Amino acid sequence: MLLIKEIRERRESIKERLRKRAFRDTDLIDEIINLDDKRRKIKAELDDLLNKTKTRSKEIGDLYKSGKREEAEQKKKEMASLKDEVKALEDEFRKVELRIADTLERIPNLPHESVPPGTTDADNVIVKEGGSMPSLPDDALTHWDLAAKFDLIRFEEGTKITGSGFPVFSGMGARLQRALVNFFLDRALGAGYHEFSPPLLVNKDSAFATGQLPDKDGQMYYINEDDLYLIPTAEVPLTNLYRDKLLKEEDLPQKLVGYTPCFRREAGSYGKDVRGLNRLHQFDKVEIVQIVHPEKSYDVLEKMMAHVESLLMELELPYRILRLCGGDLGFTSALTFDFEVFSAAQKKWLEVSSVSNFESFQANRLKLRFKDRDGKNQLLHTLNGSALAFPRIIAALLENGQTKDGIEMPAALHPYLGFEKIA
RNA sequence: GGAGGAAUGGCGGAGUGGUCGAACGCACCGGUCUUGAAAACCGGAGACCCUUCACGGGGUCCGGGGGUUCGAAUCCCUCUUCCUCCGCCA
Repeated sequence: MLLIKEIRERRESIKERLRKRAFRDTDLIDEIINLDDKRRKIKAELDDLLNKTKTRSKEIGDLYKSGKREEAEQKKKEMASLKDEVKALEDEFRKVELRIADTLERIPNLPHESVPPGTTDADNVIVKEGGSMPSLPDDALTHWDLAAKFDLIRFEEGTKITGSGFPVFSGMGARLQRALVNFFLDRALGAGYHEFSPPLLVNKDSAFATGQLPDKDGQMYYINEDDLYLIPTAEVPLTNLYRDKLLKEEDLPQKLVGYTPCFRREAGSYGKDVRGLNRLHQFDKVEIVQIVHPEKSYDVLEKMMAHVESLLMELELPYRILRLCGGDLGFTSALTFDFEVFSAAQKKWLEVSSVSNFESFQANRLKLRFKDRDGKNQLLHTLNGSALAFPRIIAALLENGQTKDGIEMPAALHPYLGFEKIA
């Protein structure tokens, strides 16, 4: 959430930056300022009234003490109308505040200056490519064919017991998944992250604080009976560990990692893009989160990217890194880099990680601050990244590693798998 | 699910109708002492909002919401969470 103070101070430049991310309702900025003017005016009147009632009641107390009952009774009568006025103003004040909050919540984060212009993923900018492309024969199998051939993933049975987008991993497929959990977590621990195993359901406050609500309402699975949401990413519970916290500067940075399943309704996605493991309702992911000093967040973003990149190199997958354009940026993000791997039989780039700096946008909602050297409370910066999301990694590993006599696994996974080849 | 108890500042913890933004301790900041540090001593210091160029002034906040009262951290209702006991289940 943006700060009203900044909106007031930089009205036009904020509108300009919002346009860069293809946000059309820039009128909301003017609306907020108007409402805030109104709020301040009411606040001044209200404070004045409250001040009066406070003084009066002290006077009444004093009168009683000095035995002047008559005068006290008289003053009490006068208070009645004051109280009505206070009540009316308070109602008005609350209404304006609610409208401000409502409007403010719908405004996305401001894009960082390095965010390229553009409206769709076609405008994302490739900043780096790495790894080497496998050379597969023309009759190379897609991962869903390989999955069937070696009994690694049972899509139909998942559809039967739950629905489409809920695959069942089987045999070496299940073992591969388990190996990836440990591989990714171990690498994160090696990089100094603290491991958490958080709840998979969160309440409204948590979903709001990281920005899934109100923006992604309808994309999360919702348990009506208990008013809880299934997490779309471990980002939500992990970051919310720090909701309503006041940290000390020496506690920074906080580095967290968690492995969780993720649940996404993916309402509105159909067609060939959702084939096989390409897009699922439930998938596994290891997520890294950092809570950092505001001056350090862009350095940390680079470190997190380097971490993600190192994972892809160890997995020996061809990858590329994209700087997301304004129109493709998530609601809460100031700058995001996507990592894609090439799935060689589908001949497709698949997104496997998204590393973002949210600056103070989430921290503002979380009320996550630290006491700086001057003793002032300042918002922290939050960042996160997938390290990594499993299904598309598995798709690429299967397709790219296929040979005449089985599927070769990268050496880094051998100790975790207990085998070197799927056959 | 039933019965009882509790929720106070960064943390711990007093406070049962006005003199309470709230004792005290820890942590924190400044100073004295010390070669330096620690200890000791002295002093400072909550968050948020409005207003002011500034000094300052005003308001709100004692888990959330509502109520009683001239006046609420304190009394009442309600919700949430935690603790104890009982029941149920893994």
